Amino acid sequence: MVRPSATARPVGTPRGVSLLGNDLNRYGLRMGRPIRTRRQATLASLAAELGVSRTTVSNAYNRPDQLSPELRRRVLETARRLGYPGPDPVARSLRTRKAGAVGLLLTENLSYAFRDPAAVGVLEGLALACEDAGVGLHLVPASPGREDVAAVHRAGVDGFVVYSVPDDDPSLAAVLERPVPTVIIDQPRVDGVDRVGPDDAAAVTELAEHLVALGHRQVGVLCMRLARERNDDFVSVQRQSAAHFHVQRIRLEALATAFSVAGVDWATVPVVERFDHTVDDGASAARQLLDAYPQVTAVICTSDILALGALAEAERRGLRVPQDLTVTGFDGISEAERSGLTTVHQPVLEKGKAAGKLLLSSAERVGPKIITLATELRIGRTSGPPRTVEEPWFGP
Amino acid sequence: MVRPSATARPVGTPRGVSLLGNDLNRYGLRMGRPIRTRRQATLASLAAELGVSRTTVSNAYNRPDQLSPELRRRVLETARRLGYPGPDPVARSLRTRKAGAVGLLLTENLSYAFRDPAAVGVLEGLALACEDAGVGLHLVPASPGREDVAAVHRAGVDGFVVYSVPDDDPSLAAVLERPVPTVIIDQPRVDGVDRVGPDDAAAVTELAEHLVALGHRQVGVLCMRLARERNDDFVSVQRQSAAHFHVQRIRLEALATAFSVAGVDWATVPVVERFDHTVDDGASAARQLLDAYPQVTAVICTSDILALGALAEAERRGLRVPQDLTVTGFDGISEAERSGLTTVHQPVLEKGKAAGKLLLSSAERVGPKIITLATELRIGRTSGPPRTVEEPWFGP
DNA sequence: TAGCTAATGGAAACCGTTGTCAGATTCACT
DNA sequence: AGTGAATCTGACAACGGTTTCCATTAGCTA
Repeated sequence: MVRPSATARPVGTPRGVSLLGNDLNRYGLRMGRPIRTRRQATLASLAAELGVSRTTVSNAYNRPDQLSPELRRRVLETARRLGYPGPDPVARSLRTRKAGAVGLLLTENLSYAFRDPAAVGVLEGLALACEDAGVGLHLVPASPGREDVAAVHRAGVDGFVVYSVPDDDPSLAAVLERPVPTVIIDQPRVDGVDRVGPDDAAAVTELAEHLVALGHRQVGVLCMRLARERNDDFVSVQRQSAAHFHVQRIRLEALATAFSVAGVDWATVPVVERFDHTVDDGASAARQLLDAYPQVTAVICTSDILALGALAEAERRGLRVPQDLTVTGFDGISEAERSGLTTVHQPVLEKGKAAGKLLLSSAERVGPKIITLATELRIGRTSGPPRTVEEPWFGP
Repeated sequence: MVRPSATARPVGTPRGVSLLGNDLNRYGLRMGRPIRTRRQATLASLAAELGVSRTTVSNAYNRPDQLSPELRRRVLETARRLGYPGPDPVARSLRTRKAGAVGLLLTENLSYAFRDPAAVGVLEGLALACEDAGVGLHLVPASPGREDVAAVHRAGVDGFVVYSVPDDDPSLAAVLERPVPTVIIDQPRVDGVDRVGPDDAAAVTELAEHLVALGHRQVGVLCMRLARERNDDFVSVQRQSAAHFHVQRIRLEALATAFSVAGVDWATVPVVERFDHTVDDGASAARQLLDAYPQVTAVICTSDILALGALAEAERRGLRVPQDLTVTGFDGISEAERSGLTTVHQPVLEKGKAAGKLLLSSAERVGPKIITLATELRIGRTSGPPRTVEEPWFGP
């Protein structure tokens, strides 16, 4: 059991009324009020109690070399006696123009942010960077639904990290208006704003080439949501290229290009979108895809979570992976690793760390900076040559 | 690509110099400075530019009903033109005495906080509660190593949630000194401070009785760290009862009581402690335990993470679970569920949510409040009767 | 003993808001 | 012309600190 220092919190009651300075006056006045609100002790009241100036009290906390050890000891001891908790952080922030915190904007529904291991990894990396620098990490509340931008305005932070939001997000716009540095992770791309992320196009291209090389021509795609409005259905080519989630758009475009090169007409490739990002949604998307396009030999997913769902659906259908169906993911989360998923691994922890460091060092930089992280194609046990049902090699 | 509203951020340059008020004067003075630091526009400079009072500008943002729509439009438009980002959040907080954020203190090494699904669940629940209330969640940097309490003092928050820290944690003491409400999740227990957590003793007792009923008398325990100093080794009874992590202590004590009742001398029961909290640590602890005490028929773990490690070690040794070895956990994380672990499930999401709600409603309450969450013993496939090596039922 | 320096503490400006309140102005309606 | 509402102003006082000079004092030297 711990000393309940919180319960018996003495309140500053000034006594010694010697040498009434301006401050003391103010404080005295305050005491004339109805007492219902017991005022906390302040630096001024502490100074008055001690008969010293506010400067001295402030120095006792922030610049111990500016006053004699003896006086400092007295100040701190009196503070303890009066229950003065030290300088008010908000007032301090106002004066110093430093909040000692970094804001994090993730419009993604919070639940999914905490449930996708990739997102948690980014969060962890960012938190580590902040911890290193001794600054706080301030999660800004901003669900996808609410148009309420006030939370962004209300956040007392020295900078923002924005993680994976659509390019038309109102909260993002609010962040960019704030006169503080900003770093965007993954998406969107905004001119003149720092960014950390992988080279999605290159990574996806490599993956596509792997599948092409295996012989896949009848492919289907499961992707995360492409806009702020829900669409749990097939996606037209037009919607693909108009996607507000830059990462998804780039990945789809890279797939389109790579398969076009291999002679596939992208317009014929089914793409299924899911608004929510869970394994179950991945499964239902796979079901929708395979119901309509049973000839598909490879399901390409733009995230591991979706891919895990696709694997589950394949199992449900009795499809052997990879003999009957190839499934690929993106992210390289540990669950994927365990199930041997073929995927593109990206260093999520590093991503968060890099973003934090970039933001915290942005004072001493001039131009915008883009950090591109390395990705790695990890070929697992879920990709193989397509089952041979179609026209044989030697033609009709 | 998004409009780069952040790049071309005009600076407030007051022009109209009509009716020099005090504010305008101050602002004018300020302009006389060397220009190296381009000043941001402020509410005052905006008012000057518009030729209206600060009150009016403030009202434009905070009380639209106090001024005509036309004037409000003009104010906001001029603000946009001048690049005024709206009232400074820190100044506003100082004035209103509301920070719009909740602090979260988890001294646990951040990496483990993000890697234990139970902790992530709590975090998610807390974040959800905050999001509902529209307040931010401020993660306070405080690694177990650093004695640096400044971060707690620097956090501009309206209250703190403390998650699972040792009772002698200096950051905790700093939190309790702050004049804001506090809610503690799980541990420690502090008189007069709100708390949210399960009834660990009851839950563990139920689990122990399950094992006793199965016939286990030769048991071993794997527990998380008991104090701030590292001890990756067996734990004396004395260290057990002196543990600074209240939850661990309670669980061990409940086990001790339950098994004593069943005729087991607790002093002979091996308990292995691990400072870090990973599956690998669980495995190494199990190895250490089983190497020294091969006669053990059940390994009781104070967390699912450790239990998963124990399962891995059992497999490595070729022990069949539960025929050769019973393993139990605590928490009820989804990984555990998937592997059929016998464990005590606790609603981690609810725990975080409850803590958030409790904190955010603490203004309208008087006394301290304790919320006890229900737990549920979930008997899985990892517990069964002990292998029969010892003396048979009918005696010698 | 005068003079210089370093140590110590204080006065006042400043950070950018919000809130209050009495009063001015305008305008529509009696 | 009088009334009342609606709208806006202006002055000030907070909010609780930090920081830049400046003044005083003490210690020491010449």
